[in-house]
Amino acid sequence: MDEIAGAIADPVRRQILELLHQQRRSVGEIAEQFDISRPAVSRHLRVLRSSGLVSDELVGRQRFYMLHPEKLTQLIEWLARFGEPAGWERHLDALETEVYRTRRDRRTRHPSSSDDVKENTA
Amino acid sequence: MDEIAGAIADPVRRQILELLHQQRRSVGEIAEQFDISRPAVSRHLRVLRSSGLVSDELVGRQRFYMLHPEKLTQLIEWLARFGEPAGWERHLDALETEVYRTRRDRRTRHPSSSDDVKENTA
DNA sequence: ACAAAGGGTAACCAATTGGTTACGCATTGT
DNA sequence: ACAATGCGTAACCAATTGGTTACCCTTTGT
Repeated sequence: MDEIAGAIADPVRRQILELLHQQRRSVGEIAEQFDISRPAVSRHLRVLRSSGLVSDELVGRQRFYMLHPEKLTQLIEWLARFGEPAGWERHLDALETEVYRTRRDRRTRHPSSSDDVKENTA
Repeated sequence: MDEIAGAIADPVRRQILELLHQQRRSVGEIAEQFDISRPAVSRHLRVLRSSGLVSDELVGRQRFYMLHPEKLTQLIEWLARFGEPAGWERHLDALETEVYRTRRDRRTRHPSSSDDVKENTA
């Protein structure tokens, strides 16, 4: 999970993940979106690759990258634990429920949203 | 959100957040858990403070830190979107528009690109 | 056969990060 | 009044990061 958190810490890499969420893309298509040089993009892709968040497939002379969103699950779950009460029994205050309220709102608006994060509806 | 992602990228800071999830703690209590020097802990706390994830309260000569878990919401939401099918981005809410506005800004800023991104779906 | 395109790697560089020790300053205890 | 405690800041240092340009290899197009 260390590598995942580190991979996400960079804004360029986060934007690359968003691009790949829509569809798989070649390196050229990705690099086109940024002001930095293509080798710089190449290294961001290497970081993402070694974190397992993306994989690549060589097609002709192009290399396509695709996202593996499942890799985010562990991090999401770690983060979501902070929305739960700390100890065994602890009363919910406004701060602790904030995260879950927002998620509930979103799910209500999107009937098909995923349920991979466990929830503890009080 | 940049600061949040960066704050979480460090393992020491993640562990500090876990300590503070249970209860508010003084700097001494926190530093006690690590092998690094107290000033090093102090700087990790400064990073967490400037990200808004924690705040501090001076009590006598001790300084207590406490967690603000609701600050994690934006990041959780961003991550959770990758579990949903792509294309829902058109469905606007505050979070999604912010991400897309940033992306559009960056792309508009370099007019050298001949075209929009080509769709090459198989 | 050869030129052009796609993309990774290497070498280098400046800026940032994360650690250290030394120090300062306010609060507490004697 | 003064020593000790709690904790932040400053100065410094090594390692990492993120960018650059130059170069190489493979694939495609003529």
